[in-house]
Amino acid sequence: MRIRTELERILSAAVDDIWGDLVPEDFQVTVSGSDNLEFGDLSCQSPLKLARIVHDNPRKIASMIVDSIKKKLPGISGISVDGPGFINFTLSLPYLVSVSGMLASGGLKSLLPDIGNGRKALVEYVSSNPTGPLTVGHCRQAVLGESISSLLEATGWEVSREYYFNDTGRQMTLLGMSLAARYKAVDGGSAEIPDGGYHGDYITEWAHELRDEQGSGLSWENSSTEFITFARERAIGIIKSDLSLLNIEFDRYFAESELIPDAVRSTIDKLSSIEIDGKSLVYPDNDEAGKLWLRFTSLGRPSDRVIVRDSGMYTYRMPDIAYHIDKFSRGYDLMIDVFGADHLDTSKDVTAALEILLGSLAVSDRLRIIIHQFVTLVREGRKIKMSTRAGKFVTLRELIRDVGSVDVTKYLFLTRAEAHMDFDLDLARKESNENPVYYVQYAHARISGIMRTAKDAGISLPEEHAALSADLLDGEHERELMRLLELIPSRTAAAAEACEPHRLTEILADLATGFHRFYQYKRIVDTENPDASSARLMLCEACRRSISDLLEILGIDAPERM
RNA sequence: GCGCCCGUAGCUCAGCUGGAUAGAGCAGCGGACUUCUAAUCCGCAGGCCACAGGUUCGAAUCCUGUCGGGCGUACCA
Repeated sequence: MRIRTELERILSAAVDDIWGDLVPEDFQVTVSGSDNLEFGDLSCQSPLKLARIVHDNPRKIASMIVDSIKKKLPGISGISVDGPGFINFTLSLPYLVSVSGMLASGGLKSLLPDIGNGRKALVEYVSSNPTGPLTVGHCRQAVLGESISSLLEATGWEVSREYYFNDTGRQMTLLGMSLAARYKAVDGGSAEIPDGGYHGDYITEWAHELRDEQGSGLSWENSSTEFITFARERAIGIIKSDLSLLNIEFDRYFAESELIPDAVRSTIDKLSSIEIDGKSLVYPDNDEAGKLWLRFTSLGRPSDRVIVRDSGMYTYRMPDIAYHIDKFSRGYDLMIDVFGADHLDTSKDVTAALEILLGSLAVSDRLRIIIHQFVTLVREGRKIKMSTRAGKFVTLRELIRDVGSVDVTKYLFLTRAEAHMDFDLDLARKESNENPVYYVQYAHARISGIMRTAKDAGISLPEEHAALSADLLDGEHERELMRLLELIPSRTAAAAEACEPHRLTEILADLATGFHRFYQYKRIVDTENPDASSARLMLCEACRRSISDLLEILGIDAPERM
């Protein structure tokens, strides 16, 4: 990791020396890992970009830069100018060995940059309202949010995980009414579930439980709060137990009803006091008294929205804005919202309102919204339409049962957030058996086995990797593996900064392939050559720890035996 | 209609934020177990990166348009 920034610094100084003011201040010299071994380990493509700026041949530029570097570069054993004007670097064997040694002894975290540096981050995800069990759609969000949280933690952030839910709106009323209807039916009464109400079987189960606890004396007319509260608590209980299947625990469940009583009111007041082009941001409805609109069009949004209905109830945008104000007031340096694609419009409105209230810089610096696309479920070759209200949906619980493994379920859902995902339930089980996650876990189990064998043979890891002679690891297979290991920290850090945990699955697959190949070609434990065995064991341990550290970030088990 | 996202191997997906011959896994074909776990390894085959233009030394990646698909366009959250 450090070697890249060091090289960038040295190259950048060279560019300054040669061209000086010709090159703009903000020009960045970049060094990245090469795709192909024949181009060295690290590569700099800046000469190609410089060509346009200083109007010269890129190859010549590259050569000029290389020639100007007199000092021997640390950790580098070779520099060349290749292709149209790339500068390629070869990492030295001692450097590679030392990186592997650090991974083996200190694990991945010892080499990850401290990006957060103890700063506080809040990640909000799932945030499904308590109206029933979590569905397949929430699964994607849960996996995404949780792994982003862990990734931030791994790079030095102090992370809080938060689940926000609305428990005061019309949906909760409908849920309570639906429960009341089912409750009435328990004793043979006629039950009409209201329009837009909930039809899931779980409501019927709750009705029986409520009947057992409270007898039959309740009715919607005399105890609506009772029904709503009961349903709310049951729903939250189900959600928490669904999340625990994925080993997810939130630091806080934040209910809308917990917002300080006048938080929403005072946010409206603040918005009302703002005028843009002589017009107040909040304005009353022409026809219906008490109804208020927010002039989102003045904030660059496509249309104005109702924020308070004539009944006096807020529409969902309003508490969301107040909730975010609350988050900002709690002093987080970074706030991440993970939402489904259906929230795109709302979240843009919320952001626009926050920018006018808190300043656009404060918002863009600290708030990051990650929108993931939906999961399309396929069964028997056909797409399944889901509806929580109608009680037609595949739950998270069913999904995990169908797939047959929590680890596989997580792995399957770790894909690029902005891409749509087709999930074929019929293939799930089959894919489960051949899932790449086992390939990675097997590498870990295999190495664990080698460790056991080594222990029995009396061979142990080198005491001090710095003292290890690099010559013991000068084979091409060793080098290939160490090169892969060297790339892990920077790849992981890049995934963290992009908030793209799915990239870790790629790193893991590369690492597992690298190890399996190495294993194929090299006998690790060889009692005839204890020193070389010990050195190779160090490489295995570097792989093992890297795999288990990466899997841990993804919340996936790293088994010692399979 | 308008806004956002997606379209890469038969299937599921990567492609490091413009670079050097487009990558995995599964499925297909052919090889490798007296040796630390064959849930593995090696090889073959498979692609006009939806389509058409543009930007430049250079495009799967950026821009415009077209065609497909998803989501939104609620006084539901």
